[in-house]
Amino acid sequence: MPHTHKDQDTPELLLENQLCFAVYSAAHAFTAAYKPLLDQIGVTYPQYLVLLVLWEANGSSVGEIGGKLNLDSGTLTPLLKRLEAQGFVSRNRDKNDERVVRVHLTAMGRDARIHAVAARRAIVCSLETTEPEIQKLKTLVTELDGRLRTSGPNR
Amino acid sequence: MPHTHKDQDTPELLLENQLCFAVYSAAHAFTAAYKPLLDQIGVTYPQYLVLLVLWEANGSSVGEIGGKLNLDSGTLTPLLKRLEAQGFVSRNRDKNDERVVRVHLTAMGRDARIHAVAARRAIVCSLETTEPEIQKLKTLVTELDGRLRTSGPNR
DNA sequence: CACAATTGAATTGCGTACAACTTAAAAAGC
DNA sequence: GCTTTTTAAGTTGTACGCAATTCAATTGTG
Repeated sequence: MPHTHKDQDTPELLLENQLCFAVYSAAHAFTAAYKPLLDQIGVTYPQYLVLLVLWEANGSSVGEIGGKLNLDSGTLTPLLKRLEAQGFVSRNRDKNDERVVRVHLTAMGRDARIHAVAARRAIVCSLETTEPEIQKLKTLVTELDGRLRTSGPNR
Repeated sequence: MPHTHKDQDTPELLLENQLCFAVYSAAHAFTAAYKPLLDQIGVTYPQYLVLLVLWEANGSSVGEIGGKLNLDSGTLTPLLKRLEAQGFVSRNRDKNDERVVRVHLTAMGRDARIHAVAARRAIVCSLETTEPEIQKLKTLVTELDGRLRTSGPNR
């Protein structure tokens, strides 16, 4: 009897079979898990990602930050203005090239790193897995990310 | 010599070691990969997720959709209004409980399923992996999602 | 039955994301 | 050297995503 109640000729589109949804949901879960921890520092999750970049490469340009996080200026400019307004960073035009804006950590931005380390440890702990397991999964997801970005009609 | 150039006492916070960023980035990559395909149907990626739910459970309430997608009414109400304005669904109060709004697919919403199957196949194909591999990774990510959601200070 | 507590959507406000466009500065071409 | 092209940020408009609040309908309790 075809056309019964829930006739699934294609299990391909069942929500629970979708890797894309699993990733979408996990991304939100990470944001939510980090939220109470980042609230204490006073930054949002995307702002925390920007700080991760700056702790590694202080003085990066808006474009460099965007290149690492895959975000464009339309997202970063207002976000950086908020980080600046809250005292975490300073934004200044590069003397040698007035087109680029360099973002530097303030003392406050530098200090926030300590709390970030603690936050990250708390999350890892709550995952109840080993660091190697986390890195293994990270590698798989990064590989997926790469394939998605290098395949489309463009590029 | 401590404090050299890029002194990393804690590789814990290196961007490329962050599972959370890998997931964050992959989620955006999925959205971008689906975009040109969904553009042809005329829906956004989150709207597509709602359609996935409805193709499986037509007539779901706003709350039921949100329960499956982990989205609240603040996100869904305007999204559903747009889906309705574009002719994919209808929204009506439940006769037995005037608080709940039931969402039903229109003929157009039902028909869009065909194109969605094609879109999903195109994405899977671009990943150059087998369906079992995709499902394996999906399982790992879903497990991660679960741990993140059941650990926090709440719950 | 009356009334308090709960529930389901909707609304408001803020912060991403991204497409499309603008503007200013630098690089390239002639 | 002057114009054309390219590049880097910023701006504008639309669509999420979520916290917090509101409002109406239903449920629970005395």
